[in-house]
Amino acid sequence: MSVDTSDTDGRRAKGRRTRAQILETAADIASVEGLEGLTIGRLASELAMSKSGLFAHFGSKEELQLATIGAARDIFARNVVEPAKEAERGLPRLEALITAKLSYMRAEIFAGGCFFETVRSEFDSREPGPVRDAIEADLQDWEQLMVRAITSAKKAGHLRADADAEQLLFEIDALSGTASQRHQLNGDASLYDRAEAAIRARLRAATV
Amino acid sequence: MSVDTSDTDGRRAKGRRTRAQILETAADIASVEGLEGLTIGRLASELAMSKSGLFAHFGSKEELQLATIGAARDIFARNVVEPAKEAERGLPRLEALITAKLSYMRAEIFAGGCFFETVRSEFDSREPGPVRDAIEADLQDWEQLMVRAITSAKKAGHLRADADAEQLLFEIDALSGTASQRHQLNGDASLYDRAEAAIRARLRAATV
DNA sequence: TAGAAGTACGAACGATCGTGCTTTTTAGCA
DNA sequence: TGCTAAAAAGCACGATCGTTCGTACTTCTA
Repeated sequence: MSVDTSDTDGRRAKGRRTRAQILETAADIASVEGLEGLTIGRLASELAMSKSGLFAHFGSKEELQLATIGAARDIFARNVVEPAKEAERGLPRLEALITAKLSYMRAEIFAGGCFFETVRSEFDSREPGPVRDAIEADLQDWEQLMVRAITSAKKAGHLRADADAEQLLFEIDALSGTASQRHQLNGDASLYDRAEAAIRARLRAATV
Repeated sequence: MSVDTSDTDGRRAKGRRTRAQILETAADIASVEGLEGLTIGRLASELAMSKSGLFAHFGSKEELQLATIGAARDIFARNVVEPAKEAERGLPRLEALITAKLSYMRAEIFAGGCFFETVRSEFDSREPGPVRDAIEADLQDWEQLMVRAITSAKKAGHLRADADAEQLLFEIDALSGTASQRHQLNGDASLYDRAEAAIRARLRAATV
């Protein structure tokens, strides 16, 4: 569960710093080009260091990809999940999660929109393996978080008892995810307003 | 507009046949791996012919990509647009377009789900050029078709006069497109039911 | 302060990419 | 049944990919 890079075995301050710096840039590139388009040569020249020197930090491309996913996960948690935790349980927290994610997308914390939107569509039809598993695990964590928020809102009487949590989640993520994707394609930021309006109307219809 | 391959200059029957055969396989591969993942070597070995022999049909990778898009467009038109044209103008035709697209996705006419869903997410953050332009043009043709159907349904009194056509289109495409994408990721075909239910509810809310 | 371990570099590898150039095979018409 | 042009193959190229190896430089510790 906790992805923490606890292997503090052989690592010095300098190494940890450059490693973190590499992953920050890697997440940005991968949010645009995907985790396969994230090339070691490109990443190295972006950071003005040698391919081999960068490579030594990870030992394989797959390890770099996994570490990048972990770094992106941390950024997502810091910008979306944690701020929303301050809202009260039930509908307020659900709405906080939704607006936090939308403003995180609007702010383009990652260069290519939402990191996980990019890698999700990249791996939807690709070969299985540890990288795909890691992506799916993170996506499922988000879905679980959202389903719990919806269920909590139902129990609190904020949402209708017969509301289908999975269905609601699907619609919310479809609308916000598509807005982010299309915004990358044509630069039209008003799509976030469309997504927000649709989600708001959908939530109103599910309110008691 | 019409993509027809009218350059019948120097071309023999055999050449046209293999070319069509190449493009059929190419569209299938690209629907899974994307238009960059569509590699000439991979395509050649899939068809049991030489790289250079295949390459000669197009002269460049870009030309192959553009031809593949054209072939995919034809398949989409044959399976979605044309069947829906038999429905009456207004709401029936709009609903016919929606169900035709959903069943085209469900049937997995392309190996990787909807070809245009795949290439859209591939080129959302990628470099501009003729290939990206061709994709955008086809996507806009679809959107125009849908907006016209919605507007027609409004004029016929089937949908509320104050319904926002662009907003409605965004929501419909977001829901169906996401269903197709996620189905590729986890194999869950029930997502199409979720999309259909959401779209149906949304249309009901916009009905007079 | 000497030595060990972490950090970074340059060069080179096999593989694969798109793309030319040349040659051989094949199809269709006289 | 030949002749010709199209179709397909063969071969080789430069570039880039991930990866390995040997080697310097730096940082911390005994």
